[in-house]
Amino acid sequence: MIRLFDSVRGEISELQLRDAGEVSMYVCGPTVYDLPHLGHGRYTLIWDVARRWFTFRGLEVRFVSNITDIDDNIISRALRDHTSEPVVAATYEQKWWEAMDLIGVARPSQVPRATQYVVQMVELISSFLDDGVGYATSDGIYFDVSRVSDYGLLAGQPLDSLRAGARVEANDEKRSPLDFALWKFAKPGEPSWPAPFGDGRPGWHTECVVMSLGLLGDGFDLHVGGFDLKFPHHENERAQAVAAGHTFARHWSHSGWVMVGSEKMSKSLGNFTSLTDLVEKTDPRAYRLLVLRSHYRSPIEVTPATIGDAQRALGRLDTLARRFDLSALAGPSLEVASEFTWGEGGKALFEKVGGFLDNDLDTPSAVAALFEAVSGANSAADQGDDALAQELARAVNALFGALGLALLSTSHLVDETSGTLVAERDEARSLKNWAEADRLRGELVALGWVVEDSPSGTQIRRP
RNA sequence: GGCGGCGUGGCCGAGUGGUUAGGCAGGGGCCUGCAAAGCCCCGUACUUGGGUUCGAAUCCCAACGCCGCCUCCA
Repeated sequence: MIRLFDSVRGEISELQLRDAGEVSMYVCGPTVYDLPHLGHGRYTLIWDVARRWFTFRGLEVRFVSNITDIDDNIISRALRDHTSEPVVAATYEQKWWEAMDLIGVARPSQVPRATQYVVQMVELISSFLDDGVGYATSDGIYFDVSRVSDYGLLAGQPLDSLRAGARVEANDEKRSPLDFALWKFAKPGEPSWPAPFGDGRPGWHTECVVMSLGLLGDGFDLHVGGFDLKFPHHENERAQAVAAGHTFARHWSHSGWVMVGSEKMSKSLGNFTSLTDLVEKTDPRAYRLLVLRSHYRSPIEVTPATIGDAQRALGRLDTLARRFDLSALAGPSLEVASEFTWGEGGKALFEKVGGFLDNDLDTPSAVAALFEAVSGANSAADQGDDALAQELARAVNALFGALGLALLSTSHLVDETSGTLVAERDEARSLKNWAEADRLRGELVALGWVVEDSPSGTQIRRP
């Protein structure tokens, strides 16, 4: 049984699946007009972890995440860069996938692009116009939120209280400030699609509802995204689904943001660090570990200090991988628990960690338990209990793999010069010529190696 | 103004009323020729003020500070 915080109920509740053994989830993807930043990195990592865990648990996961390849931001970016919208979208979509690959986020099962669903969007909007739920203004077609009785469900407050606080918008043709654009009429030079109610382009909220329902169907299991999408984006998606007579997501969940100092990282504040920049400077796995060590609904701060902390903690895991010669798990492919042979100690760890993860994706507790098991494995090995040590180490490796974190035991390629120095040092040590041994160690360190003695002699690796 | 969240040891970060979270950094020890790695031990934290309770970081009330959503936003 998997439990997850539900944003509508406001409490942790059991994930009631539409079809037994199968999870259908939709993650609002990026609008591709700029490089992905740490905030994008965080939500993609979190939902990647959730997906991997569900899969590891033996569930069949249909994971749909869209690409918004037409919207106002893309249009202004194309203008700024003196190029076309399709070029902007293609360029930054590629950057997106490059970043996802670097941080080890598995590709979605399906990736719908908004421009491929315009026909269905036009149909939906037409039906809204027929029903009077949609209405035209001089610049587009809008959705009348008052027509959905429980509008405000995601916001957690009723329509009138939202309206009271709503800021005034420029467009006074709207019946309510909360009404949102289903369709924007094309201005000269803007990309547009034909529609009986006037050529133009779809609104963001309409894109997502059409793609999620179109691919996953009525009453799909789980709709997720960052907290800031809860309202109005998700509210408006749902409003359209309900108005069109569909059952929408059974469960909603939202992830916390990345903080910069005491502010939320966001495009509009301009205080973002690109994901590409981060992973160029540090091991991308450190970011995943940092994300795993805090709860997905809490804000996190990504600073040189916190990322360095994670980097060193990661070092401890890689040391385990070296000591036990573990081969890296986790990659583009997803792991399944039933394919492992756990052993008694490993099985106990799996159950403990699984208990945490099944309970609202409690990765901090899971990671803590895994680090305890790292000590357990090392300790067992120090005391000569190799069987237990191996079992624990393998289980740790498998479970981190299940969370998408690959432990690396890579013995870096040793060049001839360094190899000779190692051999000479071992020779010197066997002759108890400590001065010479230390001198040779110094040379290796100068070449950038970390030098460690082991029962089988000098071991070198890159830091 | 409405709604929601947060305030934990040097730092990060979990904590479901009572027993060690975990990591990083630091100190001591074991091991080691010396190191490194590993193992063991250590700091004894919970914004403030009340209250409930045999007992509260954990529940209630208040205060202070901080953040988010209500507008494009992951």
